[in-house]
Amino acid sequence: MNSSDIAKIAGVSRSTVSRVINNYGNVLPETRKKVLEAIKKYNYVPMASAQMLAGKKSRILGLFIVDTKNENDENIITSSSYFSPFTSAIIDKANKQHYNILISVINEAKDFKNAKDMFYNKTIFGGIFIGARNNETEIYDIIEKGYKVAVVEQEVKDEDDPFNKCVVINSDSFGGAYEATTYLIGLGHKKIAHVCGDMKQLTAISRLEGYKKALKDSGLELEHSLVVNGNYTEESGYRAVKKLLSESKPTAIFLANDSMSLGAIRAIQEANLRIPEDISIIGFDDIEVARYLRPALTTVRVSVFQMASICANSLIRANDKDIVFYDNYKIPVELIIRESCMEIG
Amino acid sequence: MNSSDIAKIAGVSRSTVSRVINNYGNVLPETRKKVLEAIKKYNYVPMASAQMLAGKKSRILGLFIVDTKNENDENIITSSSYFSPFTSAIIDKANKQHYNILISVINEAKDFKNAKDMFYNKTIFGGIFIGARNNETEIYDIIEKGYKVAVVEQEVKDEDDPFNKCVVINSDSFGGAYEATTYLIGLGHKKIAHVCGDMKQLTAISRLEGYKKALKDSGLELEHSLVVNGNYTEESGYRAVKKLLSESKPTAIFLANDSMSLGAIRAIQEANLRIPEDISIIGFDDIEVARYLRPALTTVRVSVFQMASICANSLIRANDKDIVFYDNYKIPVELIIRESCMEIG
DNA sequence: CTGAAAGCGCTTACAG
DNA sequence: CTGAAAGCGCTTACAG
Repeated sequence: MNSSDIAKIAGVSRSTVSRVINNYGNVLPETRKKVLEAIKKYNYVPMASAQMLAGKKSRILGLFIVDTKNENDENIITSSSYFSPFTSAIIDKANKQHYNILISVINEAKDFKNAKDMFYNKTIFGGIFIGARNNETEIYDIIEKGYKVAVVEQEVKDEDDPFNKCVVINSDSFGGAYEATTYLIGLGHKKIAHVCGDMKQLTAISRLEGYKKALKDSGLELEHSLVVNGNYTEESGYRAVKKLLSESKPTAIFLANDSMSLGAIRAIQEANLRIPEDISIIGFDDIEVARYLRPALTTVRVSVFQMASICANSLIRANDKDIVFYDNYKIPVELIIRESCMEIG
Repeated sequence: MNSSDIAKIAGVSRSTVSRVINNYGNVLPETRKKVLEAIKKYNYVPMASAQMLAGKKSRILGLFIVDTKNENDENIITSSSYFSPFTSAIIDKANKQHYNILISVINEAKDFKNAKDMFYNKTIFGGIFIGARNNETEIYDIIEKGYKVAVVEQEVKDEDDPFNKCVVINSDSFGGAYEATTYLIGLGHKKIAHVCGDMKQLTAISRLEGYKKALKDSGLELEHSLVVNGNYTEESGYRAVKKLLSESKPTAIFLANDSMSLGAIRAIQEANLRIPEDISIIGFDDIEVARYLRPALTTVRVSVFQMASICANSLIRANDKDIVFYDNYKIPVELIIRESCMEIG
C-alpha cells in the first residue's frame, strides 16, 4: 500500500494524496474526505525515508551519552541515577511535540563515529551530548558542519570556541560547591576535605573551584592533603575517604557527587565513625537514594529535568522554525539540607 | 556531497561507489582504493533514507515504554530504578552490533499511534514493548501485520494468541513470589500480608498467585483482609501498609515491588514499629536503593539486564538473518536475603 | 483546486 | 569487474 494505491482508490492523483497528508489548504473538502477515507481504510502510513528523500525534515533527535565503564564494566552515567530523569525528560518533551529520540551511548573515542554518522546520514536533525569531557573536540566537527547540537556541561572558552555555535546548558557547579563549602564553614568546620570528580569533566573542575573559593573567602587555608582524587564512582569515593580518614582526618567532607558519597558512607562506617556526630558529609546532585539514606544525605540539587527540557525544546524549536539557535544557559542549583552535617562541637 | 560527486572524483560510476560502500566482493582493489580515498577525503556518508528507499533494511530498533503517570505527574516506570538498567542494556547490545535505539514513552492509549507509525512508516525494523498491561490489544495489530516485536511480561494464552508470533520474555514472578512467601512462612510467620502491584500487569497477577500458592502449600488459610491493593508506586505502598497496620496487623508483609516497600517503610516508621523486630517486609525487583536502606531490604532480584539482552539480541538476529523468530523465555529470579525479615519471636 | 512530471540519493538486476 | 538504467515512494514547483 503506497501513495499511488491510495490515489487510485480515492480517484485522485498522488499529488493530492500528498497534499492531504501534509495538510495543505488547497484541497476541496470533499476531495480531502475521499482521500482520508482511503487512508484510514487501508491503514496507510507514508514511508518516512521516501518523505525525507523528497525533502521533509527528520523528526528524530539524537541523544548521545558519553560514558565511561567502571571497575565492573558498567557504564557510570548510564547506570547512575542521573541517567533516568534526564533521559525521560528528554523523551517526554520530544514525544509531546511529535518527535522521537534516538539514543546511543559513547564509550570510547571510536564510538563518536556512530554519533557523527547519525548526523551526516541525516537520520537525526540534531543531537544532544551529555557526559562528555570538557572541550571534547570530537563534537567540534559536527557543530562546524552546521548541525544542530546541544551540549550539557561544557565550558565556552572564547568567541572562537565552536561551542558558541550550539546550545550549551551548564548547571551552576561553582555556585553549588561554594554554597556547600560555606555551609560547612558556617557549621564551624575548619578541616574540610574535598573529593574531586572526574577532572576531565567541567562539573568536577567547577566544583573544585567553588570549594577553593569558599575557603579563600572565609580566610581558610587550602590544605592540599585535604583535596583527593575521585572519578564520580561509588568505589572511588570509598577509596578517597578511606585515605582521608587514615591520613588527614577532616571533620567534614564535601564530595563532588552523591555516588561517591555512597562510598564515603561505607568507608566511614567501616572506620566506626558516625555521621554526622564524628564527621559531616555533603554530596552533589541529589540523586534518588540521597533522601532514603540514614542519615539522609545533605547535598546540592541539580535540576536535571530543567536541563533536559531546555536541551530538547531548543533543538526542536530550531528544527521547526528552521533557524540556527545558539544559547548558553546556567541552571541554578539548590542546597538541600538534610541530616548528614552538624555543627562541630 | 553525494554518491555522484564521489563517483566523479574517483573516476568511476555510482554503481561502483555503492559497491564499495556495501562491501561487495567484485571490485578491483585499486578501484576500491580510489573510491575509499574520495569518501574519506570528503567525509562522505550515504544518506540513510535514500539507502532505505533503495532497499536497505533499517538498523533502528524501537523501545516503547508503556507507562502511567503517578500522583505527581511523573512516569512510574520511567522514573523508577527499573528503567535505567533495562534501557542501558538494550542500548549497549544494540550499539555493539551497529544498531541504534529509538526510544519512546506511551502514556495513554492514543500514544500507541506513534509507536505503530514508527513500524508502519519503516523507521524501525522492529520494536520492544515493556510495561504494557497484560494482553494489550494495541500491540496485536503490529504483530499481526508481521512486524518484529518483543514484549516483556505478557501472558501467552493459547495457540491463537497473537503473542505467539513474537518474542516474549517473562521473569518468573510466580516462582519469586512463592519463594518469598515460603521464606516468610519458614521464619514462623502466619499473618503474612500481600500488597498487590498494578493488577492490569502480568507481574502483579503472577506475584499474587505465587503468594497464594505458597500459603496453600503450607496449609495456611488465605485471609482476604491481608491482601490489599497497590499500583506499584511508593505512595500506594504507603497507603496500603497504613491500612494494614491499623486493621489486620500482619507480622510480615510481602510487597509486589521495591518501590512500594519504600512507602511501606515510611508507614511502619510512622507507626513507631521496627523492621524487622516488629514486622518483616520483603519486596520484589531488587532496585538499586534496596541495598542502601537500613535495614537493607530483603527482596527478589529480577535480572533486568538479562531480559533486556534477550530482547535486543533476538530482534537484531531476526533482522540480520531476515527471519521471523518466535520464542518464549522465562527468566529465573533470586531471593536476596538481607536484613528486613526475621523470625517471629 | 488538481494532475503530470521531475527529482530527491541511493541500490541492484542486467548487460557486457 | 564495471557502467547505464530502472526503480524505491514520496513532495513540490509548474501549468492549467
